[in-house]
This record gives sequence, C-alpha cells and structure tokens, in this order.
Amino acid sequence: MEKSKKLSSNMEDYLEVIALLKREKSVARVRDISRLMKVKTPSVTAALNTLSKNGFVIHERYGYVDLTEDGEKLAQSVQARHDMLIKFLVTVLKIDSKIAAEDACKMEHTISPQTFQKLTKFIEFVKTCPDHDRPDWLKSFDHYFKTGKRLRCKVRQIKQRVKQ
Amino acid sequence: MEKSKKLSSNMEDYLEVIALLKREKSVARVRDISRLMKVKTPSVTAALNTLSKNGFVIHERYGYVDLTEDGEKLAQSVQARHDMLIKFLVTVLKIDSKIAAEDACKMEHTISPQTFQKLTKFIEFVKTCPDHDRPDWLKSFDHYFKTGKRLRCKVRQIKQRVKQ
DNA sequence: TCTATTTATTAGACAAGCCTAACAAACTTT
DNA sequence: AAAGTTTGTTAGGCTTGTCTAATAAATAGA
Repeated sequence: MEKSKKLSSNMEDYLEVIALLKREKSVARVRDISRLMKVKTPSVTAALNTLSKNGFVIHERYGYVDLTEDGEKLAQSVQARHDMLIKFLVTVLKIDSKIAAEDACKMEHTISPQTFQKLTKFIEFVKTCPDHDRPDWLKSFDHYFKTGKRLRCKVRQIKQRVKQ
Repeated sequence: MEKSKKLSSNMEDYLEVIALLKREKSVARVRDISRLMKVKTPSVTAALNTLSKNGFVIHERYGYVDLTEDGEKLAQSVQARHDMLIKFLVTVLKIDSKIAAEDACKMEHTISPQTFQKLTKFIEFVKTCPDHDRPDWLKSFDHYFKTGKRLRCKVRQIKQRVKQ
C-alpha cells in the first residue's frame, strides 16, 4: 500500500463499479465487477492489484473487495461528476438518457473541477428558477432548437408593451 | 491503405495537429508534429504508419505528411467539436480560457453527435439573443454563481408591475 | 463428507503508444 | 562537392490494460 496517485480513467471506472456493488449488494466480488465492467476476471484481478498497490482498495486473495477511505472518496467524486453530467445533459439539454449516460461515462474522467463547479451551479440555477417547470428562457431554447426560430424575448415584448 | 476505421483519441489528436500545421505552415513535417504533440519523433513515425495504414494520411519515407480526404474530414470534425466546446465553456460558462482549452482537448474525443448538436444550437441561441452582450438570464446566472443569490426573474418582476 | 461447479488467480501473449539509442537520408554551408 | 547539422526511421524495450488457458480455492449438492 503506497502513496495515492492519480488514476487512469480505467481505474476510476473500476472504483466506481466497486462502489456501486457495495451500495447495491453490500459486497463487491471479482465476478460481479467483471460482469459490470465487461472484462474477463483476470483483468479484474490485475486491476485490483494496481488499485490496492496504490491504496484505493483492500483485497485479499479469494476474498471480497473493499474500498479504502481514499478509494471511497475518489469513487464518490467520480460518481458526483457522472451524476451532474447526466443531470445537465438530460434536464438542461434534453439529450436522450441513454446517450447522456454514455457521454457522462466518458466525460466524468476528463472534466476539470472548475467546469464541474460551474455546471453544478448552472443546474442549480435552472432548477431553482421560480417557474413552473423549466425557466422561460430554456423553453424558448427548446423552441429554437426545434424550429430554428427565435421567439422574441419575453422581457423585451413586455418592456415594449409597458412603454406603449 | 485499408478501409477507414474508428480512431483512438490519440490518433485523432495527430490528425488535428497535422491539419493545423497544413493550415498554418502549408506543410506538415514529422518534427513539427512531434513538437506540437509533445512526443519524440519515433512516436510520430509510428503514428503515421497507423494513420496511413487506415487511410487517413499519405506519407512517403522522409517526405511531407498529407491528409487524405477521410483524414481531412475527420480532422475537421474533431476541430469543430473542439471549437464548439471552447466556445461553450468560455462564452456561456465563463470558464478560464486555459482550462476550457484543456477540457475541450479531452472532451472533443468523447462527445456524442447529439450532444454536439445541442450545444452548438445552445451557443447559437445565446449569441443571437436580442440583448446587448449576454442574454439577461445568463447575466442572472453570473450573479447567481458569484453571490449564490437569485435575482427574481425579470419576466416575473415586469409581469407583476404590469398587473399592478 | 466428498464430488462437482463456480469463482479467483497465475502465467503468458498481444496491442497501443510511448521511450532511447543507433543509423540513414536530406538539407546547409562554405 | 564534402562536411556537419538537422530530420526521419528502425530496432528494441517499457507500461497499461486486455485476453486465453491452466490451476487453485471456495462453495453447493448428493
């Protein structure tokens, strides 16, 4: 168990899957990891060796797999990026959820903290807008996307009406 | 020269750099590619072999490097994703341009066509808003991001004023 | 409890991409 | 045009992450 280093996308994926299994089935086993990751079991064994060498998992031969504190933390942060990206793609951009999931799975490994933070706030901003469902401007984007035509900004229309 | 296949992120990067060099300096040479990609020249030679085997570049020993039609097309599409991402990150989210560039370089290889299209339209939507600089709602996001506080939606404020 | 099945590990191969060292071709410069 | 410099290639090695085949441990069933 050495000092924690930066992990590759691949290794981050393993951590994510392990965390998911622990959450869903309370334990993570090589077989299940291999199924979720769509790799053969020897690849999992190899990955676990790397991960435990770097201090992210605890794994004794033929035993269950567990996350260290560092592993837990990293898995959570990847998961957070994943969830945020899905939410952004689905609720703001209205991307099909299947495609959104695929995009999120890749982007979660590359997005910068700054962009993560901005997007998080952006979603929050959209969600807390005092409108019924989506904010008006976002509805107006939906319309623009579908038709290519701009509705005149409501603000303007109203301002003009007020002036008259 | 075989049939065109899907390329790795790495190979897409090589194509991008080759296209850039052709544009800027009218020819692409191994040395320049190696400098821009921050790899040693033998890595470039190897990459060029792969790329030409897959029909994306034309390259004869000790000669200049050129893109095939497929190579050109792919390079352009990667470039388009890159530029769009930068624009989105910088103009919509106001991410620092250096970080935006880093994010874009990674995401350009993974983003789906659907998300690309949506974001493209989103930027267009923002840019064509009949406001001075950024649309009001986006300014209101800027404020929300900075202060954590929501300005009441202008639409609402005005509607209320109209009612009074 | 002892055998059969499932699960995990080891050993060894392979592909992608990178590297260094050594060599070869091509320019440059006088 | 010969010498030196720059540029490109080849050969061979390393790492990451995958695979298959063989083996070993653990579990389940009769």
